[in-house]
Amino acid sequence: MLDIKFVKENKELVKENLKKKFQEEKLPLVDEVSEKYTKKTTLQQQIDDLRKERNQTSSEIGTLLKNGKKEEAEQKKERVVEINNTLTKLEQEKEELETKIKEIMMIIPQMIDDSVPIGKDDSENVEIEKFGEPIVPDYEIPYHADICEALNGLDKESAGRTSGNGFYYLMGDIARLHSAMLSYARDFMIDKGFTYCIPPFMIRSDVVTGVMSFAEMDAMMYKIEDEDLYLIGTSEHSMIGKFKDQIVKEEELPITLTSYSPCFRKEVGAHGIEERGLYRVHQFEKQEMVVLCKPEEAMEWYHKMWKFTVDFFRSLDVPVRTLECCSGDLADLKVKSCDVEAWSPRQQKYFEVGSCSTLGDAQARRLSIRAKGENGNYLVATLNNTVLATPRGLIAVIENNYEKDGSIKIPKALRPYMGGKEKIGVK
RNA sequence: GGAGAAAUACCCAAGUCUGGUUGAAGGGACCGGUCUUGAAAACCGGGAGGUCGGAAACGGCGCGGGGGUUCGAAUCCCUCUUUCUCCGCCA
Repeated sequence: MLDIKFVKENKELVKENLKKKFQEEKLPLVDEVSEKYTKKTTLQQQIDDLRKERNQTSSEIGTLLKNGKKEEAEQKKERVVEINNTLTKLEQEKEELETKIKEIMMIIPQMIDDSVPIGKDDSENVEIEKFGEPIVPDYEIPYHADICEALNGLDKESAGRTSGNGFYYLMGDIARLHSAMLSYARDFMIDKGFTYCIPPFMIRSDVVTGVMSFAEMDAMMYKIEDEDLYLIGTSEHSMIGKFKDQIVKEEELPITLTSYSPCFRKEVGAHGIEERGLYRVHQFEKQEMVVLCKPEEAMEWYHKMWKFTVDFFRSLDVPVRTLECCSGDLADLKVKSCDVEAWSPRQQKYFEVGSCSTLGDAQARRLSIRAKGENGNYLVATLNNTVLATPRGLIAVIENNYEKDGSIKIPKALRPYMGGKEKIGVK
């Protein structure tokens, strides 16, 4: 969400940004919203003037009544009633304008960074850099679900009976490896100086609408029946919501948090739930990083953050690459975003395991998250990035450490979390 | 889940019964000074108080959120949320 004043004063820039994002259909909204804002400002002035008169007159009535001048007071009362009638009308008009302005502002996208490559959709995303050699072993790597099942580590059939498609039981060493990765991811980020958090896994609707669009909400969020509560799709939702309507002290910035949560997603639309595997499921677990910082430091943090994820996967011997999101694929709230993708030796291509984004002040404006500086308050920048989302991350480790004999080598970093085991699935 | 109490500015805290110069007493913190080798303590002095518009003057909103009554609401009514105490239930 942009600042309405910025839009009004930089119409051409905003329009250019829309073109870059291939959203030409929204071009007329820029002029429309600017006009509505001008009207609203005038209306506000009228309303303020009338309120001023009402406040003054009312206090005069008080004085008159004290002095026993009842008739004069009655006259003034009539005037205030008149003012109130006019006010009701004007206020209603203003409210309608405001609603419309907000509606439009919610769909005018954030100004993207100059460095974002221009492209229509995800097919035009740009590979930035590869880390580690994408090795294709001379033996065949089976499908990850088959590997897990062969080790008695996955039961999708039972999960289908208890919960339906898109759920899973992880069992034994595979389940342990899954938890080991999360514990390691947690400690990895704590070592980087981030504060570990466990947030609420359910949030109210006002927080939900603060962090995502209605379309996203319908496609992603599970609602609890008869309660104003939603299961979170990522801990980012709770973590950003934590600061709703807050003014943080400038000296507390940057706020660097790493949060764990299960994540629940309906995955309506998207590409659907994967029948056999663990790649796209209704429930997964994630170690996330969330940063609130001064606006001028956002880009520096953005680059630091995706590098943490790269380092994390490299420490598990997983080759990765970064893929920059092009203008057309960038969600409307984002300034710049890239995916970290892990190498799949089976498919011989990279697949998404994390996503790093800077949203500039977009979320902060929606949720009113400000910092108190020497020269007044300002909106903070918000960023988020995946450290590890698993079972997706688990797939990457399993495929890249699969041995010819059907066992899985445990990367050194995970061994302390696996009771020292160097391999699982040894016959 | 039941019963009661409460929510006032950065923090503590008056005011709410009895509606009217209440931006909202009083502290603390903060800033300046005296004293001190320095600090603390004590004492003296000081401005600002949240937020929005405005260059400013000034003005609007604002006493947990929303709504209502009234010429006028921190104060009365409704509703929601949160916190505390007690009971119940439970990892």
